[in-house]
Amino acid sequence: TEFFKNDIAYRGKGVVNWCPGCNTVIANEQVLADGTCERSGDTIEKREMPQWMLRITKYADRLIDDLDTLDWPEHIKEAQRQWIGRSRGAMIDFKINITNANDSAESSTVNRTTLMTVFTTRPDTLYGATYLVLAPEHPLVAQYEAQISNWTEVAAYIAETKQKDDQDRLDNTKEKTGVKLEGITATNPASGEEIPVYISDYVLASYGTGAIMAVPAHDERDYAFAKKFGAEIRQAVAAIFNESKNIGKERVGIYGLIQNDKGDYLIQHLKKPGYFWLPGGGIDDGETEFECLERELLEETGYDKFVIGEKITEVFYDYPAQAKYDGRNRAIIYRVTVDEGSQSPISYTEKEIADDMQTKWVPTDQIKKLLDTGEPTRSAFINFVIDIANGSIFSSNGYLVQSEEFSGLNSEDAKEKIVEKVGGRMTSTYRLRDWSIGRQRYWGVPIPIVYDPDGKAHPVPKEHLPWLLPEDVDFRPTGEAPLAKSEALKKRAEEIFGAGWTPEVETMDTFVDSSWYFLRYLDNSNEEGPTSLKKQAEWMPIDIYFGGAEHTTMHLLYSRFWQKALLDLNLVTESEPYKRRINRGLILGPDGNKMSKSKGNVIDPDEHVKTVGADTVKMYLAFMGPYEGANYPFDLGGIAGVRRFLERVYGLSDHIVDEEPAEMTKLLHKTMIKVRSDIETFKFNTAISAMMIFVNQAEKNGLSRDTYLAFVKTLAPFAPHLMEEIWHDLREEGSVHEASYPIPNPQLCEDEVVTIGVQINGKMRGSITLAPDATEAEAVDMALLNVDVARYAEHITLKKVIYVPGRILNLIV
RNA sequence: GCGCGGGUGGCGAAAUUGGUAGACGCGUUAGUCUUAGGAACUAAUAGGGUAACCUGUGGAGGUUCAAGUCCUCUCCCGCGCACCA
Repeated sequence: TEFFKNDIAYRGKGVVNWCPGCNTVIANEQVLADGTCERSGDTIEKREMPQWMLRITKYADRLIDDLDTLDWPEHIKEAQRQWIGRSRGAMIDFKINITNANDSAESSTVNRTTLMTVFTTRPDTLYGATYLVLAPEHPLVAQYEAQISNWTEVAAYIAETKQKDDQDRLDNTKEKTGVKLEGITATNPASGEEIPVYISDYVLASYGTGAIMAVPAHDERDYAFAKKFGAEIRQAVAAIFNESKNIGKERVGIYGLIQNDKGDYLIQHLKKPGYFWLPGGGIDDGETEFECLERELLEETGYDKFVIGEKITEVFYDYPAQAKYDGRNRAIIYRVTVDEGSQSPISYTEKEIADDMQTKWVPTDQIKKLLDTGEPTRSAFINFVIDIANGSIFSSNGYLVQSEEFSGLNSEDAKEKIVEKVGGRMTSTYRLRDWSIGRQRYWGVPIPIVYDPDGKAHPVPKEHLPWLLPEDVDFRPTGEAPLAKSEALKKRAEEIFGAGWTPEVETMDTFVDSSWYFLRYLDNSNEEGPTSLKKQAEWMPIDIYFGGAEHTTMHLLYSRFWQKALLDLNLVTESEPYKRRINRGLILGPDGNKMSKSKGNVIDPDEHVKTVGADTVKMYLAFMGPYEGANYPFDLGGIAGVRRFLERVYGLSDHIVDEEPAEMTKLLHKTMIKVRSDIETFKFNTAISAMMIFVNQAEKNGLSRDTYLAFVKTLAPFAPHLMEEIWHDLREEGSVHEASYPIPNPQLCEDEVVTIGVQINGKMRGSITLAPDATEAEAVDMALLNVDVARYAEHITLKKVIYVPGRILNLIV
C-alpha cells in the first residue's frame, strides 16, 4: 500500500505476457529467450489487459550505478547491466508537415505544428537522417488518419503487424517491410530538409519513443530498409585511418576504386614494398571532383576511357607531419570501371610516376590476401573502401562530413553540439520494462487494494493489514482470478468499506515475496510492521548470498529494486541487500543436461547415501571441483576414492603413536591453515585434497592422539557423521561439533629447508635443498655441487644469477 | 552481431598469482595377497625416445633470466543480450 501511495505501484494498461499453461500473466523477466514460460514451458501469448505494475524503470540508473559498489562476480553485474540496457543518446524533435493537397487547416482537427520526437544514440549523424520511421502502433499514425492519403494501405499494414507474434517480428534475418505515409512529411531540424515518413515493424513501439530518425549510411537496419524502399543514403560521418593528433591542414583528394569487366581491382603499388594505394590524387584549385579524378587517373594508370560511377564514401587519412603531404587528407572515392580490352596497355605520361608507382590488376579473390601483406594502415584503408563498395555500413564514430558547420568535428564532440543546435536533449533510454506483478492465481499474496463503487482503486488501510487470502476458493487456475469467486473476500470488502466496494482479486507474483523475505526473517515476530530498522541495522546487508545463475535477471534484480524503493520510503537502512554474491554451480544429470523429470536424468542422492553414506556423497560433490560457477555432470566414477579416504581416516586410530615425528606436527598445522583459508574462499575441493595428503603421510609416519583429534575436528564440517563417531570412539567429551575449531600455529609450519628448482639459461635442470634464507652465494655453491646442474655448468662462466629465495635459482651462462 | 566467461593428461581438476606444470582423486598398467572373483596394499602413469635428452597448458607471434599466468592477433566452447535506434 505504501508503494501505491507513492506511485511506485500503479494500474497500467497495455500488452502483457499471458501464459496459457499457468493461466496467468507473467513478467518480461519470466519469459525465456525462446518465448516460452520460465515455469511451465508453454509459449507465451500477448494479451491486452490492465495490470498492476511496479515502476522498476524509475530505478534503472540506480540499479546500474550501484552495481559498482557490490562484491559480485563481474558476469552477473554485466548481465544485469545488459538486461536494464541503458543507452545514452538524445531526444530530437522533428516537425511534421502536412502535404496532402486535399487537407486544409479549417477542415482538420489535427494540430498543425505537431512535433515528432525520436530517440537516437547517434545525434552526430543527424545530417544523414533522410527519413523517419514510426512503429506501426505509434499513436501519431492514427491521429493523422485524415491527412494520410494512402490510409487503406497503412491500416492494412498496422493490422498485419498486430497479427505477427513477437518471434516473427524479432527475426532480424527477414526482409524489411513497411509503408510510406503519403500526405505527411517531416523536417530534418539540422538541415531543414523535408524528408519522408514511413511506418515499419522494425521499429518497436515499446523502446525509446517508438520512432526513429533513419540514417541509412550509418545503420545497417536503416540501410536495408532504404535499399528496399529507395530512400536516400547520405554519408554524415567518415572513417579515419592513421589518425594523428597534430593535423596541419586538410586537403581533399579524389580517388577511384577501379574495376574491369571481370571485377578485378586496379591497385597502385608504391615504390616502397607493401605500400598499396588507390589511383587518384589531390584536387587542384578550380577543378571539379570529376575533372580531378579524370586527370589523375590518366596520369597514374595510363587508361583514357573510364566510366566514373557513384561516390562510394569519404574517408579521412592522416599523413604524419614529416611526410611529403602532411596533414589530413579527405579522400573522396568514386566507383570507376574500365573496359580493359578496348584500351591500350598501361603507359605512363610522367617519368616520375612510372618510377614511383605501378598499377596492377588484382583479382577479387586475391585482393584480401595481397592487402594482408601490405603496410597495415594503407591496406586497412583500401580494405575499408572495398567493403563499403560491397554494401558494408560504417556505423562507428568518426569525423563528420557533409554536416555544415559541424563538418570536421569528431563524433563525440559533435553529438552534444548538434543536439544543442536543434533544441534536443541528451538523455538515456532503457530496455528494462516496468514489472507486472498481478497474477490470476490463488497461490500468492492478495493485492491489498479495494475499489469504490465508481471503480477507483484505494489501498487497504494499515489497520486492516495483513490482507489475508480467503479460503473459500477452488485454487486451480482457470484463467479467471480464483479470488473473484470468493464470497468471503467480497463480504470482507463490503463490511469494512461499505456496500458497492469490491476487492482486487488478483494476487502478487511470488517474486514479490522473495524480494524481501530476508528482511522479515530478521524480525519475524514483529506485530507493528514488516521489520524494524533496529534489527536491520544489526543484520543488514546480507554478507554473502548464495544461489543459482537463474536468478540473475529475476530475483536478484527485483529484490535490489525492492530494497531501493523501500529505502526511499525510509523503511530500510541499506540501499543494497546483498554485499557479496556467489553463484554456486549445478550438479547436472549424467548426460550433462540439467536434471529434469522430462529428460529422465534425475539422480536421487538418497540412493547413493544408502550405499556409501551421506558424508561420502556430500564430500564427493565438494571434491569434484570448485564450488563457484562451473557445472558438473553427475559421475559416480570418483566417489569410491572419497569413501576410501574416509575409511582411512577411520583407520588412523591404528597409527596412533606416543611420539610423532616433528614433520607430522608441522603437516597438521599446514593442513589446518590450508583448510581454513580454502573454506573462506569456497575452495572445498582443494581443502579436501590437503586433508588427503595429511592422511597419506599419517599412515606412513604415525601420528599422536592430539594430532588425530585436531585433524578430526578439522574434517568435522566436511564429514560430520563419521567424525562424531570417531570423536566418541576416542572417548572425548560431548560432540565434536561443539568443540572449538582448531587454531593452527603458523610458526610450527616454518620450514628449515626448502627445495627449489635450478635453471640454466631458463631451462629447468635440477633441484637443490637449502635453507629458505640462504644467500645467493650459498645457493650457487649448492647448485654447482648438484650433479644434474654441474653437468651443464661445467667449464662455463656464470654471466648472471637470478635467485628468488625459496622459489628459484636461474644461472645464466 | 555485441558483451561476459572458459580452453591444462584417458577423466574431474591443482598451480603460493610471473618462479620445478599436471598437486589430490578417478581410471589404467604391473606386482603382492587370494582356490577364484572382488577388496586391500606396493609401484608406475603428459607425449616421444633404449638413453642422454626433446616436446608439451587450443593455435600463431611477442615481452622476460623465467610465461598456463602478461601483451597482440586468431580458432573453438559455454552463458547473457540482440531489428533496442
